[in-house]
Amino acid sequence: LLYIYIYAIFNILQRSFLSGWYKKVVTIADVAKQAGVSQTTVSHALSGKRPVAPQTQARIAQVIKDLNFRPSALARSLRIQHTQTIALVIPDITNPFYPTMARGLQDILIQSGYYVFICNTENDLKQEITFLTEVSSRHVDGIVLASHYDRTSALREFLNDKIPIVSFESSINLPNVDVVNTDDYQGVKHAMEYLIKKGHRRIGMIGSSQHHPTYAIRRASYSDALLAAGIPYDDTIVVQKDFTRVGGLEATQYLLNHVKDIMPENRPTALFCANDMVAIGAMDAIRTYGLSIPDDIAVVGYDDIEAAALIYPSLTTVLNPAYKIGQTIGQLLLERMRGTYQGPSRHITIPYQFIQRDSA
Amino acid sequence: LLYIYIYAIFNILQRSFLSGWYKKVVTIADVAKQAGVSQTTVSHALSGKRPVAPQTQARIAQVIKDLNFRPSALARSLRIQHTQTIALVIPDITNPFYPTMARGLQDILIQSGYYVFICNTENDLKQEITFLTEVSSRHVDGIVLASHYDRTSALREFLNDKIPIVSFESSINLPNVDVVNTDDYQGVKHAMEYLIKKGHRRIGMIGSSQHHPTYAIRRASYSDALLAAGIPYDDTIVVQKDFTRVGGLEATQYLLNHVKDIMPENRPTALFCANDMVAIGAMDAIRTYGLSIPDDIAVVGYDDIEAAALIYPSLTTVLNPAYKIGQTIGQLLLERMRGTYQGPSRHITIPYQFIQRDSA
DNA sequence: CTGAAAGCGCTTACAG
DNA sequence: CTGAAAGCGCTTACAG
Repeated sequence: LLYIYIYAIFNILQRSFLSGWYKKVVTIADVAKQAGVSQTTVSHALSGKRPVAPQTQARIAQVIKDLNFRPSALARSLRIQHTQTIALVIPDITNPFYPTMARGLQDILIQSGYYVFICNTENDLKQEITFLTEVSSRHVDGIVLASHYDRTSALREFLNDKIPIVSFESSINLPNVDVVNTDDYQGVKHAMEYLIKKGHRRIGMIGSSQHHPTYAIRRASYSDALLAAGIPYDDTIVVQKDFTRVGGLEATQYLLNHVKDIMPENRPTALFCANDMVAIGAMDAIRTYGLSIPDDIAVVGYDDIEAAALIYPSLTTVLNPAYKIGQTIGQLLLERMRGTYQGPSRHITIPYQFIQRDSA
Repeated sequence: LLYIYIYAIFNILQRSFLSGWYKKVVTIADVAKQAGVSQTTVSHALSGKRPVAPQTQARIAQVIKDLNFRPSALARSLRIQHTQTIALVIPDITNPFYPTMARGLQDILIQSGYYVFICNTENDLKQEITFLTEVSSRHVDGIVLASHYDRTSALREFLNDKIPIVSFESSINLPNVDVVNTDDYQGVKHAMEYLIKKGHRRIGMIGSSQHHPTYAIRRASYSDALLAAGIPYDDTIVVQKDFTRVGGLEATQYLLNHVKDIMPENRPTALFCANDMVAIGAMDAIRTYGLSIPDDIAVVGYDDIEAAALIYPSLTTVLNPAYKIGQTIGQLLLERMRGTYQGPSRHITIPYQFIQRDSA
């Protein structure tokens, strides 16, 4: 009786074993045998690279359907040494900029028959490296890399493999990698000149990082714009916390408090914020003090996230055209993959767009 | 002289040819030869699956570095028949829900050494099918599919390949695919009961689609909640346009105008909106009429997009916990990939979360 | 119009 | 502790 149980269990195990992982996958050899032709012919029937007799063709088609044969792209790629596949590695899929850029990239690459697979590194250097090596060992035909890190040295290794890379927003300087950059410096300059032309002389900055490359540039442009207008730089009105809404809130509260204690008449009449989330936090803080936007304090942000148009008052900001950037990257990559372009590294910078709304 | 030019050009071509695509890739055989051992040993040195003499180990390591050898995951996968890779196919990477879900999925899968590659179908059935077959022909170990289409029939084919699939928000009913669903019906019910408890009797609905599956459910729940409270359904105050901000604006304007002409006293005191973007548009429209939110008209949305907390007044809404959903999916997939679970299809529904803010 | 066979770059039973 | 060889599932010169 016990044996019956054991036998039953064995049966179940065997069944799930057979119908499960180890079910024999049907190969081109199987359909060849079944159709009574050679693998060669099946392969050509599939690819159309060589004429195949109509009846043979039909027979093969039938067998393929009967057996539910699905060719292995893996095996094919190993043989032909390319995959029609490109990897997009991004630091934060949750930041709306990257999805939009991804669409731009994909929309141009898909026309040429490339699949783009998106790899999200969560801003983690280790994950980035893992993805990079994983993906290149899987023989993607191209990589686009958007990274917060300086990947020059890591990338140097990949260059040996001659897989085309284009990099976004980086300081990479390697012979075979194209890089497309955003024009943050000019974008900030534009915003600052706008403020200055409106008569503002006391312009604070919220979120002025020295460390994060992007924000360092924005900050530099901020100071330069002040300088160019003959306005002295005053570090009592530039303060930085996290690049988030509450970071913006806290930084602005700190600024306003500080200035109130020292010399209330010196309150800034405008705030340039390192990004939109920070700007939204700054607006929260300003309201806290019963001040009005833009009359008491004007606010400008950076990035033009979706919420920028939705909040009240709507936020004056500067936009990096993510979709356009994606398209440009795709174009560059395509030229390198096709060998259409084989020259030295190209550096392209995409123009920003100033978006005037109600907050300044 | 001409010949010299030609020769030069030939040289350049040859150089870029050699150093370019067709540069010989270094294989395990190359390092074996160079190190004076067999491929077998190199392979084991790499994998650690068999003891290797320390000196041999060291020699191999050196050669690997010298030759800059990078093993081909492609070849490896072909041999071992799995890839440690899973594909997440989503309809719209630009909709913040999916990136968040992707993170949840990735965070749990990465611990088990799986890479997740994200495929964005742009809501296009053809692209979805292409990705699905491409990815399965590349032997991913698992697929998670979030689709707006009914993929039952297409999926039936994949089942033969026994690759584990878990599907999100679908009506798929196939023996081996798990599906996790959102609880929109209960979520809407909760929101409606909240409104009713607050004393609202005239509750309109903006964005009440019969066609889109998601919105049909939300609408059904809306009517049922009315019914349950003994409030008659009045189709003069349910109107639908696009599921966008301007759609919400237009629909609400239409409703308000219409009601004003016919019987002004019958203006709704609350609006349930099919999603947050529609709700934001509705709020625009309400302001247009000089009405206040929530005092004249309360507004509730659905989804809890980022902007919901940022706008003024902040939006009362219902959240689908995208991150949690991603994690749950990852868990189910993992169990199936490991064979830990081999039973019939599991159907899990993730609880919503009601988020009370200022608009209602 | 069709086939036999080599090879893409690995892993792994088998043998020592 | 180490090797020779088969095989994963394709494609493609070569030959007819």
